[in-house]
Amino acid sequence: MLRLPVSSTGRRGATLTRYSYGTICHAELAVRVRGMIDEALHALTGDGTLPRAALEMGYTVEKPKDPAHGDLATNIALTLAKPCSRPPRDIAGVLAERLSALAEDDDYIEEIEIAGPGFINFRAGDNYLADVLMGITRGFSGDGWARTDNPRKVLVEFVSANPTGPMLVVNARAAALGDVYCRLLNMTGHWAASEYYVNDAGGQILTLGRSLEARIRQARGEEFPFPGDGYPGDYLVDLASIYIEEMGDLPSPGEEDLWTHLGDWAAVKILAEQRRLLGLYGVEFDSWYHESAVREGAGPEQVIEILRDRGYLYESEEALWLRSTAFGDDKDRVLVKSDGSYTYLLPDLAYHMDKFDRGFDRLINIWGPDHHGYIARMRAGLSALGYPEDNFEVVISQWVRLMSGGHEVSMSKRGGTYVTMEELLEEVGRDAARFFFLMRSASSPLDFDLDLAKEQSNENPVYYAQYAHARISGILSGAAERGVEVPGPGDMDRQSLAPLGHATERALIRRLADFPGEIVGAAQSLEPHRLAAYVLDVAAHFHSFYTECRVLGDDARLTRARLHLCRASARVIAEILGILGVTAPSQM
RNA sequence: GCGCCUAUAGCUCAGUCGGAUUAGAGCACCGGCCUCCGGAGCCGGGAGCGCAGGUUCGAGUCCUGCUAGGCGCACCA
Repeated sequence: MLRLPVSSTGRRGATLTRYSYGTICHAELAVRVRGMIDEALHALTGDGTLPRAALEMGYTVEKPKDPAHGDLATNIALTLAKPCSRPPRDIAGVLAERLSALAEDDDYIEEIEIAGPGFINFRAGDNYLADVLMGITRGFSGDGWARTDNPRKVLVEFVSANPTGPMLVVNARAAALGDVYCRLLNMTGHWAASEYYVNDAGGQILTLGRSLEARIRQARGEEFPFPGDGYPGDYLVDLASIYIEEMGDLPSPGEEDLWTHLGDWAAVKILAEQRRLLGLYGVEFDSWYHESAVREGAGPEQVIEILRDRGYLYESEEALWLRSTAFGDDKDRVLVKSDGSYTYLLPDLAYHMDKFDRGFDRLINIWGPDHHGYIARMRAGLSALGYPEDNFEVVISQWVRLMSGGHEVSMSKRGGTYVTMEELLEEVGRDAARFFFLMRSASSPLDFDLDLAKEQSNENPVYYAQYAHARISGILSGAAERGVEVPGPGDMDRQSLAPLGHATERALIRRLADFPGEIVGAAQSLEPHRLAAYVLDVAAHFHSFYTECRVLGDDARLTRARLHLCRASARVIAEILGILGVTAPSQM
């Protein structure tokens, strides 16, 4: 019963942050339309046509679900109906008239219409479609495709698996998520760093040491009982023989020292292995922060000092308590146990305070579902320390069940009762593993279909997306073989792209126009699964286009335009897959 | 018992800030499409918002209650 954690309390950040885009796209078009609407509103309230209250109403500008409703639509007339005491369509008529006048000067908006209960629809023309394509092929991912006007310094902490055993499938899910969060935030103008918190202190290290001692003694043929609360996995048997090989005999001093020594030694080995595996998975952390360093530093004492000054500490039954109930926690929490040692919470608070002290103003932690009960006390503790609670976010990465043949896979090849991350990677490979994890929202428990992930066929979503990219590569090299020049990013203009008029071509371009906006949407909501869905949809649009339209044909102008469309499509697919950490092969 | 999460098609899941007489994919099932650039592809076909109320111009989306499942409720980490 392998269950692995993934996600979510997410969905904060409903801020009014604005983004500027590196290229003309759907989101940029929406910014322009919003500007036109605001201008129209000011004019109409200025001359008394509409009451001043109209300026206060919120409204949306978004892409309609039905393409027949144009490229963008606004509900402004509907929201104004009540404050203006006029029917929505009536208001829409007044607005649309003014907007149409403004659109005369706009290069892109070609048509404005009133529809349904009072929506105002905007349709963009050929200039827009051509500029979208040119913008995509000319853009540089290094510059980012979008930039926030409110950059934050973000620390994303994830995986942070205990160094007491191999990483499991849940850790792979968290690793994929955190890695993508950082990339998304950095791509949209924030400054994000990844960090791994190494829990290399506390009782678990002693337990690890005791477990290793038993394995070492057993390896030497002694009758030695394995501790009841020890770590039973085979990996410690392996580590025992490595220990004997590297270190020779066990040291002889007091038992406490022995266990600490063995525990530390094993933790270092296990940590190195975790790091190696994460590297294979394509996840590199910017920093590794050790709990032992936190405990050795002044942080925990400072936390106590600050909390005492602020009046949130009290002693009871010889323990030191945090009055976390003052900040919405269910019950107060012990910080220092009656035996004088720290609970996990105290150094953890010190650690998070240190994150803020290092200059980060937004902390994102990815935790497993078994830790969700810990969120309230952590948040309460940080509030008690005086930090705004909104700057601390926890994404719960929900459980993963590995499925094969319609059944849950629970037995490891190595005989344990879990499946390790390493086994998963050996089984399905990095691309499939990452894509499958990122395909679903972090907050929903995942049934990971091993059979499907291994399948090298059209049924496998990751292959579907990659195939589109490889197919385009094939077309481009095919062009070269036939002596057809593939136009470069700057070689095309509105005129030369005019031949693109087929329904599948226009649908594909419009979907490509969503590109930078999709990145921003995923970054703001911390929902990479939107990008997985998007890249699959772009691939689908490309395949449709490909089936309907021959790229390398007799008409040289049309061929050039379509080759350009191919390039733009490949670019978008590669960019999105790149964000997800999945390769975009040129052949497969 | 208290708290949090989840409930959408036979299965696995999307559904953005509450929007448009038809709620979307994929898998599975059925039927079409290769003289031609990669058929790992394309086109077409059925069925669904757990239950009951409420809010409103408008609800899968928000509120209340109920039902079912998951997780959490340590002087563990």
